[in-house]
Amino acid sequence: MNNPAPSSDSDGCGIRPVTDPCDRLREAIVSGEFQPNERLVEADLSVRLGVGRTAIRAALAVLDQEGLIVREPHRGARVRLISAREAFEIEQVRNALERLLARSAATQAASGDVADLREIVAAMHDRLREDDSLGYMQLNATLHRRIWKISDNQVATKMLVTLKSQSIRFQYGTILRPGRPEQSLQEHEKIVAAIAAHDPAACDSAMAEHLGHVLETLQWAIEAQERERPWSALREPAVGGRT
Amino acid sequence: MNNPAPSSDSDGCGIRPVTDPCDRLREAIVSGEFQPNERLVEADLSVRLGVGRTAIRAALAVLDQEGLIVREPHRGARVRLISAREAFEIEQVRNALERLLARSAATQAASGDVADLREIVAAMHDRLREDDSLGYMQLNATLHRRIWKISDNQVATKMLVTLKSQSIRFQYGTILRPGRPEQSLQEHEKIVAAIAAHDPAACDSAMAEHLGHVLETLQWAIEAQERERPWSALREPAVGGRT
DNA sequence: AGCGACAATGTTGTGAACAATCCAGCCCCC
DNA sequence: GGGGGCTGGATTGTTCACAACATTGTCGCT
Repeated sequence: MNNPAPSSDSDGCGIRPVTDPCDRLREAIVSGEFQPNERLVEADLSVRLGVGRTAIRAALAVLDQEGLIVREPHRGARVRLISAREAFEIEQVRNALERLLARSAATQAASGDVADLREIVAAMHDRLREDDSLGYMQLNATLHRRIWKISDNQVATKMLVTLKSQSIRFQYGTILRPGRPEQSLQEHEKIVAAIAAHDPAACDSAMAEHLGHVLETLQWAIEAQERERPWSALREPAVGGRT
Repeated sequence: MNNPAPSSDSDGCGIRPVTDPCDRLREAIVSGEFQPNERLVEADLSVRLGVGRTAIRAALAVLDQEGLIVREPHRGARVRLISAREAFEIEQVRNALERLLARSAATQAASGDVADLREIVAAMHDRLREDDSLGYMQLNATLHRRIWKISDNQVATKMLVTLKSQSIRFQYGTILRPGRPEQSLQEHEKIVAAIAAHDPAACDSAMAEHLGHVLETLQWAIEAQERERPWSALREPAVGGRT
């Protein structure tokens, strides 16, 4: 019907084409627009996104499958709070899958692929020199995604995308560790070199080393967070949308 | 209590469908009750399962996320045909995840866990002696699931369950290779021994060797299938529900 | 005052009706 | 005879209203 409800797009975004409400909800969750454990009432989301409750319901089903929210039978949906333990599990799985893809990438990379990777690494150098941590993180993600694309394993790639969206909240802290970005960049260079040399074993070990350090850094970040707010694990926000 | 739903179970099935229609549909798909590429008409499924179309629609959304079916915008859902190439991708991912879990299992196994594993292996011996291939396959799956449970990584385990349901159609051929079951059993014994010895590295390599052979066998099975029916890749069944 | 039953409220789950869309067959015109 | 447009049936997408369920606040009883 007359979907352009006058108040629906009041939150700043202009003439967005009718994107999937599922994507919009996912974006809102991973960007932290909803607090962990916050209730997601279907009717509220319906008016907020300007779509029917059915679409919201379908989107919630997808997000539930992806592990971003939990749905209890007659009690609605809440954004899922990823525990530190689960973050470790996710990182371990990511570790295993990225190693697999790194091996495949090493065997399948074309010359153009290697050129792209080197370009990204060069850009990471620049970001690091300018102390642009956010830009560095983005390029980091770009580099990994580019490797995924080279490996050309769609099943694993899709899983990694899903995992990433789940653990995004923990990823932010890992860049804050002193000296970590420099070390990270060297590890990435090593990975790219192994891909350029078409050496799967070296690429595997390089990626393993890199992600092992990421795992350590993740643990450091979690411990730092717990040290700062030791009560956070006990707090049950329940920041219900009631205004 | 006896809620007034007089017309809902009119199709004579005395057993109330207490199970989730999503699970029933999944079961029907992985068990081969629906042909690949067969259209899944919502209304038909609705009467077949005795639930409303809304529930069917939700179930299809989940199954779509799991990759068991594909849904095109206004053209309905069909059971997804897994290509040989995708079966390889799935097997590679399974390989990576099972190795991860094998390592974890080696470090975390309690004595009771090891006893269970040895019991399963002994039962596999029996099935093999009796030429009970089906029973052997089931115990094979049981053994792997038991290892998953020991490793206690719920994220990876859930992924493996999903992958298994996707590639089940290809798993059947792998047992037919001559001499394969005997070799498989030895590999499993090696894995269990490594878990009992709490040796993650040995467990990793044993699982890698095992799954490498599984991958080879899968390739052999696919080639045999293609040799037998070289047209199967071209055939577009389209076994539409139109009676 | 403490506690259990009970109604009030809000939210999800479900089924039916309606609109939008696609597909196949058919007809008309060239 | 062949191709383009059209119409009818079938199927999906969406909305709506209502029932089922959980939570919460209230009232009466001990």
